[in-house]
Amino acid sequence: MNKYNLQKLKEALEFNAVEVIPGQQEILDKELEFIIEKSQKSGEPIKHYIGFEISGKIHIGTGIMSALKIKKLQEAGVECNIFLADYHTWLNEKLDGKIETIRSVARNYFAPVMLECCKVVGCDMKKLNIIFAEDLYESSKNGQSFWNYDMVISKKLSLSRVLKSISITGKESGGEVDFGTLRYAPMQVSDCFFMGTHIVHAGMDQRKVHVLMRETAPKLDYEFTLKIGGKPIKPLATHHGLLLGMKKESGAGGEVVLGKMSKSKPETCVFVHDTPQDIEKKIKKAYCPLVDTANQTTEEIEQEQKNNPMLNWLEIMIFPAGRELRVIRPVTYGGDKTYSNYDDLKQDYFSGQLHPGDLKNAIALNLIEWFEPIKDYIDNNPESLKYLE
RNA sequence: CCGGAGUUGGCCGAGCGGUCAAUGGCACCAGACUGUAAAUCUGUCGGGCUUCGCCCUACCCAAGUUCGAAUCUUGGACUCCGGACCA
Repeated sequence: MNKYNLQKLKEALEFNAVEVIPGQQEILDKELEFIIEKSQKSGEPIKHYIGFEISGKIHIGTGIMSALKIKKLQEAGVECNIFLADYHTWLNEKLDGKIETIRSVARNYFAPVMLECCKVVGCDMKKLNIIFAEDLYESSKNGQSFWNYDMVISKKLSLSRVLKSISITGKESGGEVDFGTLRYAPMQVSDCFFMGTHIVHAGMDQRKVHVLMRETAPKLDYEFTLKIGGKPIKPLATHHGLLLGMKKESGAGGEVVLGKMSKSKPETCVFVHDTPQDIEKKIKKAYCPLVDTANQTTEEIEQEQKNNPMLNWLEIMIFPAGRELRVIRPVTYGGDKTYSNYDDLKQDYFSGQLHPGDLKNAIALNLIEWFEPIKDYIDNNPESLKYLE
């Protein structure tokens, strides 16, 4: 009998309600309860997957944020799968554009490093699976190949719906798109149904495709559609939050705007295997304004809070991961102090009790300690970075 | 298929035969200022030097015209944009 923690599962799926089908919490709750019931009755596990393109070095927004979500889902009782999408990567012409290179990086870098990320956040490694697209696409399901699924599913997708969802590939919709790129979204939908995953997971930027998956499910014949315990269902979606980048970008009206982390701009993000020196250096340069409670309105302060990458990381990554933040500073600045939740920290930060400089040092130290095993892995396997430098 | 436009340094973008290693903007890097960062100011900003100067490699690729080409000619590659065809 599979055991599930409904509350944890609901928490883990909260973005589904907010972003994918807003305002329909009851429907989602019903779907979720139905899935749990059928799973328990049939013994078939609820399966999750998160797909990654093998496009470059893994930053904390990818590695840690998705690992935290995986941990939560595992704790709720879900079977989690990491899917390495080499074909999708190939379509997007990442790395040197060669499928052999992409596959090599997937096996020698991406898979082991993602596993290290999951390990440092405390996932149950025995229950975590890695699925390589090259293996998956060679396999068959009930006598049907992946490409059979893809064909059947593509027939159910309209060109305009596919076009709408291509922003996820990193290309701007509206510009010229080659036909191959249009294959991307249909393949993602096929991935979901072919693997038979009931919970699909990605960064929030991919929710359009998740909607596409949900829309497609009822259109498919029983043989191909998503089922649990023999009953057809729509996949549920979940998204991890996006971490703010560390550098200010000039916004339209001159206001402070911070982009999300982007591996194409190394100065905006910390890679999970950065050296301690790199982490210190990057964090030292992060945007982090001193709060002036005397001269700023509450609204302005709230705005700054939203635009502060350091606070953002603490709020959605460091504290939710169950980590404490040790601030080490001279007595003249207040002496050492340890925070175990975001509210306490926020309180001190916005009342001026905690200086940005001290906060940064604490975060840098925290991350360095946290990611040490990942760094060790890279140090012991330097060849894994081949093709990525 | 026919016709037009374009390809410049990390990016955008000037230059249209010598004075161009190539204006300008952005980014990056260094320094000043702040107990962090940001903002602001200064310098740097293809590479190497024996650094008031010199050398090398550079303006999509190849060949050519010139004393001399990023700038002209020819061919090639790629990108964009029109039009035609639609029995």
